[in-house]
Amino acid sequence: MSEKNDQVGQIPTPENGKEYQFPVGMRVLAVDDDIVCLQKLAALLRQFTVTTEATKALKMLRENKDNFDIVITDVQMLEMDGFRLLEIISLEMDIPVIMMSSNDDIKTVMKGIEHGARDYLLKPIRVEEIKNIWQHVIRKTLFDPDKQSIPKGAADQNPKPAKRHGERSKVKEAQTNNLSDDDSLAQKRQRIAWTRELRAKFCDAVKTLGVDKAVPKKILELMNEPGITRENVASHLQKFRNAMKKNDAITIQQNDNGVVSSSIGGHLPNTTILSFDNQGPDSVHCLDGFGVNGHSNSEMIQFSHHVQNPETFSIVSQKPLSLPTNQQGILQQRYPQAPEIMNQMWQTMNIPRLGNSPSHHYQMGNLHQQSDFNGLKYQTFTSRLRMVDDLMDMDIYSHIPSYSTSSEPGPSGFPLVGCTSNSHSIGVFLDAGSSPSTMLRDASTDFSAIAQNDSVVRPQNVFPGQYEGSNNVSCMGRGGLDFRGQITGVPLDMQGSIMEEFIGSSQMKLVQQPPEHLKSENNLHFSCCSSTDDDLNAALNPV
DNA sequence: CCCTCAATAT
DNA sequence: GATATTGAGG
Repeated sequence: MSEKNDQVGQIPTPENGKEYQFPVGMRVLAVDDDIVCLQKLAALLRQFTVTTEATKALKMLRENKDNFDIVITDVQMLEMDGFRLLEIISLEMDIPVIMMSSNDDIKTVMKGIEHGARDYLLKPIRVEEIKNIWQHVIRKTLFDPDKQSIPKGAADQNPKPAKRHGERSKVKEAQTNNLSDDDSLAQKRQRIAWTRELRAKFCDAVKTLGVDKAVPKKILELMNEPGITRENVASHLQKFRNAMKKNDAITIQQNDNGVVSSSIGGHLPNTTILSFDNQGPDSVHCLDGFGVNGHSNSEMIQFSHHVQNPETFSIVSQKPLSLPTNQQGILQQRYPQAPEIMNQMWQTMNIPRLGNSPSHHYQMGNLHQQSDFNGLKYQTFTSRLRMVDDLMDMDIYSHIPSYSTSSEPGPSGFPLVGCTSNSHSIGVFLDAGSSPSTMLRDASTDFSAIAQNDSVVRPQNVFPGQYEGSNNVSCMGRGGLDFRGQITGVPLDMQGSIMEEFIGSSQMKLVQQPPEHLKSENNLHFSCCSSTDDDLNAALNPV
């Protein structure tokens, strides 16, 4: 991008617009939460600083107000709108502020001018709009050498009411209708933005109060955030509850072959873990009863799919769905220690629980397309962690000891835990969004053991989990706990030995790299595993 | 006064 | 379209 303008330009460039260059040496701070606008604007400037957040802008200004000659800010921004920014700037420092907006509503423009904007530029900003703003800087140094107090008369000839806030901007002109909207800055409540920090505070407050005891006023107290009203909290709480309700009302649907279609709602007293496979009687595994007493209320779902279409399901149900009792037996045999391990994991991670709600459901959902690679059937799912994101992106992850390695966390701040899995656990990957991802544990030895148990010889050059007569499903997902401490989307079907890896240390560590034969021979790309189809496809498909 | 829910506004 | 704000009703 930046080419052809590293010239020296003097202040004015009075020629034919073509050669225009923004005055060198004029330091502009541009604020716009629309990154595109910001880029466009920046293209017209020379020495500039940009930010999408008014608060950041403010911070920069406060840290060194001499770093900038002029501020250009958008009017409409989320966390703090341009007027507010303008107000604060004119209150605290003496830097000309120019507003820009695509809104040419006269009242809005007036509002800007009234509160001290030196100019009001209409988007889209072009050279024509921007080329002369230097005048404001010059004017300031001419008339306003150090202090302030532009002679009142000056205000006439030029839009420049640069108002010290002390006088409350009672300059009224267009006061034909001095409704609620004049004094706007003082009166109209600022639309607050629920930043990540605020959400975290909110969430903490709800936690400590207990999810059912949390009411706006108390939350507000606990949050101890000046500038936030009870109404704000109430609103947020409303959203919070809606999200929760939505989360608890789970739909089971399958859009093909009319297999399952039901819809169930409500909280559940205990836990169900389900994994799926598409072949054989051994295909469904449920772990249930992680609640206090093991399994008072079994919830099981048989999920058999022979479809090639995306489907959505969840494993939360009120009533047992079909699962032959003999398979329950198998389940118990296979994972006898699972509930205990889960509990240990819970404790190790030191998850604060909300109220007295027991740990209940474990869920995953959104099965995606079933795919096939070299005979290895795999399927991705989007775990219900997405629902956590829906819940105001609440930072449930912060309660989990960082078990990321050195790499960056995933988009939610939580390292992605990927799990290739089948009815026998194969491996657990820790992916932090970088490549190569690390394999927590190579479970191929587990596989061997299992294969022996199953009297299956695993040929060479096959994937773990793939062996004659049983191409197993692989899936990847993210795991974590939601804000209530419920486990969501943890890699399914993990065998005890692997779970122990989780709980063995609060800090998950790289155990070893993927075995070479997996890396090379099969063109497996371990570089990417997340919960999306694309990522999994990237991981499993040869280039 | 405070909480919720639903309508309305942004 | 999401979500923040406003307002009515309990």
